[in-house]
Amino acid sequence: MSGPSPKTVLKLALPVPLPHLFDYLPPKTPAASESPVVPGVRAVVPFGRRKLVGVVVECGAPAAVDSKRLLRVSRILDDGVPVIDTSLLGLLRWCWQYYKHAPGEVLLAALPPALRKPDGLLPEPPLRFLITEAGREQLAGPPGRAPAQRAMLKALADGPLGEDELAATGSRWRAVLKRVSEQGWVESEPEPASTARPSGGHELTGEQASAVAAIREDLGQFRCHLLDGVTGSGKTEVYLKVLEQVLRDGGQGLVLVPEIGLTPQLLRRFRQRLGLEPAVLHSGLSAGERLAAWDAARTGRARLVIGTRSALFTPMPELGLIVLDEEHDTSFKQQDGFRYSARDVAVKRAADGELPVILGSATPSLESLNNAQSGRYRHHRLRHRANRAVLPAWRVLDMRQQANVQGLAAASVEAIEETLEQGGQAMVFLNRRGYAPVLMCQSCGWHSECARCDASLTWHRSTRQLCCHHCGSQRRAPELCPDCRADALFGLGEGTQQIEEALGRRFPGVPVLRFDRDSTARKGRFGEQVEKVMEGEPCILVGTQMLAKGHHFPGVTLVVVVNVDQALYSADFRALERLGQTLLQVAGRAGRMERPGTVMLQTFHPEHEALALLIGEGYEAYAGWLLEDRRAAGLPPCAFQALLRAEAHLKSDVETFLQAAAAVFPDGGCRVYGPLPALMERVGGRYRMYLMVQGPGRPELHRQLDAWLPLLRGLREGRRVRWAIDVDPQEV
DNA sequence: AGCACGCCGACT
DNA sequence: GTCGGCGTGCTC
Repeated sequence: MSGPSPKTVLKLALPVPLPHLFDYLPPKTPAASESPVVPGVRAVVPFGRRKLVGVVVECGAPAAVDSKRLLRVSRILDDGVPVIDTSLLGLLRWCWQYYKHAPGEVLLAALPPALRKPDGLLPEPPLRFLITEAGREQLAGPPGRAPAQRAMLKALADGPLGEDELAATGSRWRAVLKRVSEQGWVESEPEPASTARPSGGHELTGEQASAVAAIREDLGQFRCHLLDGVTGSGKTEVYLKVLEQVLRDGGQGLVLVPEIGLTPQLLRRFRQRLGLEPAVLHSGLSAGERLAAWDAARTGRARLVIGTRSALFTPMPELGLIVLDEEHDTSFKQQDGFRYSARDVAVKRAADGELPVILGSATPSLESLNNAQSGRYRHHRLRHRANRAVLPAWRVLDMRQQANVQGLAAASVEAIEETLEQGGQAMVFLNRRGYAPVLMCQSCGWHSECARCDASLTWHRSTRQLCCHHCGSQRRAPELCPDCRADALFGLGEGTQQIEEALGRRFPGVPVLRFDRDSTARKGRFGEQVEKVMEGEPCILVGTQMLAKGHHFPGVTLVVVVNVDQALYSADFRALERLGQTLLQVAGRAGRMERPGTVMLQTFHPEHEALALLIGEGYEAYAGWLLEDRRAAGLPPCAFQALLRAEAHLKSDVETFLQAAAAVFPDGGCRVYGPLPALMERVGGRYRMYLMVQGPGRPELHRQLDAWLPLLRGLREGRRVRWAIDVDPQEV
């Protein structure tokens, strides 16, 4: 007899925040006919004292734990049909290795919520119903005593219908359907895949046509195309033309848009132009709707999927193209839990699947521009406006020569007044997204800067400290301006809430509509306000980021941007990149062909190189200049970062842990900085801090992170804090 | 993350 | 005398 053979096991991903897969013995198979277990199937397993749904990732691997500890899989779900195909499984494995996140949480996040529970089942393939010859004869005969049956036959006489459509014929439709089926008047068949019937579309400009041709040439192989097109240049038409080809060739298309970009108008355009019903995936769906859309994509019935970030992980057996619109948008980066960049993973998915990916933007991220410059991406510029829209004119307002009320310059107020008098609408845009407060002098424009780092110091009002987010040095905030001795220091980025009230007082009788998360939280409120603006009556819009992304407001002919300086001197090295993107977006919201608008930028630093470049030479020159700066400073995308984030109720616990973590950081090409306080230092009563790891290349960074992680897990100090790794962080 | 076990305060 | 507070440890 041979010796004890090493146990081969199934390795499962389970929904627990632990960094490994779990080994199980295969299920007892009563019938010999039972198909073997394959990767990607769901299974129920005993785990501690509970039962969990997991996904089989590997079959037949040797056990990593003592065989005495092995338990047996309770049952395989979905009749052994894999819910995640091999290539998607490979992508998800890459994700948990790259982003250092628990495999189970990565994998289970890719499943619709309904399938994360043991009682959730794969939906039955939807049927459609057809009238038979006998049914037609019945319909042709005299009306009998069953009007509901007759109505259903009549509805089906024009062509087959799905369950949803039959449901519209009456509340007792199921019973009626059962009767007519039993009579042999109606039969069913599986719902076939939707087919595209493209129609319409504009004639392409030369730039559009050459982009379309270049991308079409790459169908069937991996290539990343950066579609860099100014507002109104017709990026969507390029997507549609390439999608048309992909669908015609029998492929599936996946379109990812930012959270705010998934509007009914966009869906209507895709539906009309491509002549098919897209499967839509976003966070607002019910569990059932989400499952249905996901399954339609997985089985190939849906040929086109449009969704937000998480739709990236939809199984699509015949995927032929990925489009990611507004690729610079920060909503593509998940900011909690499994912190992935949908943009980067989309490129990885395309590479694995040997298909092209289009990244579209009017203001591409420096990451993508860097990749275009180095030749990794193909760069398609659309510089001509397909719709002949006119961009607003820029005006820089020197705040040092201005009286100002609540941060609004006298000249801005005058311009608003003039706009309203002419029957126009004005927008006050508060640029305050995530920027840290900086101490600034009202009279000379001085701002707090780190002597060692060339970075702005953030002002922590409560502790009256100035803190450098690069080197961690701290010092006491001055009382008077160190340059001009004026008692005119103020926290840039504060007090913008009062602007709404100040405008209300100054312009009584003119509606002041506030757009921000707080004021539009109530369901439908945002839409109501948008409608009000669209009516066209003179009014003033006050708001943040939300105004930059959502709607085009043709009646708005004046935009005043306050707090530009906050980005000019931010501790966040991405602030200038975001500023350029935001300003161009805001400018694109306003004005119309016959009445171009004006964008006024309020600043204490009108001479700042960034503003001159952005306004004078445009985004590409601006971004090129920023990229040079990043290169010189050794910052992303010319360097690679990861954060160790930690939070706890006691600040000392966080600091102690991060210091211990820094102390065990392994040797290599990367350096560790910190501990540093997060820009939002206290959230929900918890102190948040981080360590930053930075190195010249991805391989070094990942080698050192992988060596570091087991040491971190062993730190006793880690038990009093919540911590996580954030690879390629977008903000601190 | 759950869910247990385990050892100290105010209560049916 | 118990019910229950959340510290600590484990889950293939």
